[in-house]
Amino acid sequence: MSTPLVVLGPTASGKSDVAMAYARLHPGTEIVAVDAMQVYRGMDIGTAKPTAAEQAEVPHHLLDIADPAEEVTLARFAEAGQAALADIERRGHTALLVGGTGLYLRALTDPMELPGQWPALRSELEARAAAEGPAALHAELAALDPAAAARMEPSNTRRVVRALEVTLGSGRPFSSFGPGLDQYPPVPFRMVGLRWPRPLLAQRIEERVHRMIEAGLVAEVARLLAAPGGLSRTAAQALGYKELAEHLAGRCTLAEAVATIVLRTRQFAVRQDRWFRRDPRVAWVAIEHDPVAEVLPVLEAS
RNA sequence: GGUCGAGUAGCUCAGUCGGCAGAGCAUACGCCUGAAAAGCGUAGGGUCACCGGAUCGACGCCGGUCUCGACCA
Repeated sequence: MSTPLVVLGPTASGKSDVAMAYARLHPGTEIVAVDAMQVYRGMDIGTAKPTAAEQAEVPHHLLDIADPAEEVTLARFAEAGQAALADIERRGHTALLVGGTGLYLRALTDPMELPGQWPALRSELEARAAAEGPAALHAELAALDPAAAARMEPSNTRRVVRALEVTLGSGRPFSSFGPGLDQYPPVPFRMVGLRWPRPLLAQRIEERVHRMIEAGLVAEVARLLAAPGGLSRTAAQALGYKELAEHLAGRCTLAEAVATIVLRTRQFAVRQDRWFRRDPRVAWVAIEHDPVAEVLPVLEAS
């Protein structure tokens, strides 16, 4: 057993390849996929999920833990993730987290106290937000929990509704459940981040999207949509799936859908990068050509 | 060759009667503890195709030039 490792970076940065290469060199390594979309069974091509062969060679966790008709949330993911980490530690093995979903990764490296849900209260608040506007709810939150109100934009309906839901539902201020995401205490993880020049990463993304289409992504999406239950609210947000569903419904051409996937995936990669780069605990590797060759030495310098 | 239309931000386009140049998207930057591949905010960006004219003042009016498109020959 040794210090758990984290390889993080934007989509298409090569972090999965790095993880596989490391695991091959270090028996006893188990990979934990920290990815909000690879959790769904059958969403394989579009999420660039590790192949069956890769999964047979190195143990993987948190893949295929849910049906695409189910909603996976932060709490459910965090619970499964903490269990996986505990298992790996019990076996005396080394966990290697491969992270693309910033908030989910955070819930594993910096365990959070998650407040709970009050669905009835929430739908009431959502109705009020629609009727009165989110600013009114934000003002109410500011009166009850000024710290939480200061952390979010008044126009961000989802976050304001959630904070009020928790504050009213639990009887405790939303902000009392944690210090906020801008606190980065020391944690027992070694984190290495992959950083690409944006134009290069954009090119990799475009190439990968086209490869996914050639590999049969359209058929994969059609199959998932036809299954009983289809795609849940959360699964339906997956890049590639969302746009191809539009195409399959006849609302745009395949070429338009592909162009949108490329654009949104690029924007997503930037958002991931902006999220991760705030974390001062991450050791960054500026990639030039070959992620595996350039990141492995950094990962091994422990 | 002729007629008509178009030319304004990286892209698609608004711009009223001549009075400080606009939107959406893109881009950059930032926020967000149960939707996070989601949600939200801020900012930068202009030779108004070009040349000349009338006017206190032109993206707008007048004359000419160029480019693109449609139609006619």
